[in-house]
Amino acid sequence: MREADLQTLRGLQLFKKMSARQLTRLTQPASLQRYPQNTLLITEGERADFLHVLLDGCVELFASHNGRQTTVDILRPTTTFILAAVILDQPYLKSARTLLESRVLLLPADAVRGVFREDPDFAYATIAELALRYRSVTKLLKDQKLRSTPERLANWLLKTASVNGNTGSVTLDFEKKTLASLLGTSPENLSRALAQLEQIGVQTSGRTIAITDLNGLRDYAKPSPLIDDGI
Amino acid sequence: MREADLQTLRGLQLFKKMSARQLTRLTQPASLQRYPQNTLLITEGERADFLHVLLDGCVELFASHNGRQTTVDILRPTTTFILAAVILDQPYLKSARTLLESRVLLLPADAVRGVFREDPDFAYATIAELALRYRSVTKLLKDQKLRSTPERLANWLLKTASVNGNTGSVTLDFEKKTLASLLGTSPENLSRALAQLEQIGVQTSGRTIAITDLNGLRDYAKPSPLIDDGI
DNA sequence: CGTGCCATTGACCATTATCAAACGACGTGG
DNA sequence: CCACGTCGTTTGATAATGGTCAATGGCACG
Repeated sequence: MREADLQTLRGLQLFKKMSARQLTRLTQPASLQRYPQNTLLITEGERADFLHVLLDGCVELFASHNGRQTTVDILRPTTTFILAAVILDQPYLKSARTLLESRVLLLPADAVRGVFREDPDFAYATIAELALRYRSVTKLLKDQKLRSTPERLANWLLKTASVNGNTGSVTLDFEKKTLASLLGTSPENLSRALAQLEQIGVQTSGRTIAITDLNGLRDYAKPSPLIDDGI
Repeated sequence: MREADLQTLRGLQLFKKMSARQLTRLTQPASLQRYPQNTLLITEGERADFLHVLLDGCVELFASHNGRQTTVDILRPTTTFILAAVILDQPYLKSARTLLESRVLLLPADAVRGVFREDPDFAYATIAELALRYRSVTKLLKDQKLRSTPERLANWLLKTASVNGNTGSVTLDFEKKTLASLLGTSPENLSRALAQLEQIGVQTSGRTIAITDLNGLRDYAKPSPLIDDGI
């Protein structure tokens, strides 16, 4: 494992206070993988063998049932994923695939469970991490149940533009149908929602979406710290 | 605090392995409250001052936004609620009200945070609790995004009938509009969904819903351990 | 025996999904 | 370098689903 990746790992709240010895216990049996775009990393229902850490690229979490499929989240570096399944030693509830070429660190699940039984700091960090994620999913559920499709889109645009430094435009690095699925709608409907937002200054051209009237969009979207994170 | 209530508390995974001393540290400053039906216990957005424990009765967790309102969960004894907000010392994401006369134990948030910094067993129990809850919300989100209203209703009936001992009938002890909101639909639509399920042997009469063809209902609902807990 | 609230039903409207077709970008192979 | 095919996106038409409004019925409570 490269020194730079170790530093990246250290940058995560989850590993920040862990002793060097314990961290080695995790990383020594870990394997660093490089996956091409569109690679299935995890299949829901299977046993959780590894805690995954996304170091580079982009990963989609999705779920399938009865012929339907929906995107639950789109992950960016650096973040762990499927922590809960690893902790409980239970089947994944979500599948994962790369949306871009990605580098992923695989930490064996039993090592993770072993370490946090011995390292209280890691246990507390885990608590904070899980609590944050719990709140994030709760927010996704509220977003889904309390907003219409165009509203979800508008808020997603605000959040994404803000993460990307508020240049006033968002450029997708994955397909629109994935965004549609994340928003809980169909690709056709996403097109229509984008067309609808043109009235308030959202201009779409291919994968680039320009926000010409941020305040207008905000008025429409009505973002809330109780639903959206990181506005 | 009554001895019986202490025993009830001990019955929860969260408090099972806690030392008597630490438990006292939690329960000594706690207050036991009795609330009539339809009492607002918590308002979303407010600071989390207490970890709540539902000892008796029934509590609805709901969220509001922009004139809309939705039920997120309906709780039964014995369970804690809003653990994540307490741990992170952040605002509640959900409001809570009693649906029946209820008894609720209020554990001061700072005491909870204090105890788990000193009691590793409590920390581990918290991890397990949060991981389980995280998975539960994830399941709610999947339910919402991957199923139609009648499907959600059918699965809710299966789960509820199973919890109630599989007598083949479910009797609501709260209003149908609350169930509608939990399922993410309107009261009118719930009526129609129930009417639709009559074709597969679901007979509604007031607040009692009889399941005459369990296998037929299961065929229709297609429950999955990756979406529904406790089938 | 009213009064009020919940549940149901019907009619209507809005939203969203689905199907089909056309368009456009992109890459391959002639 | 262009023709062609593929695939994602868009657009239009249509259907299904769900929401809203209004009216009615039923039930509990005063």
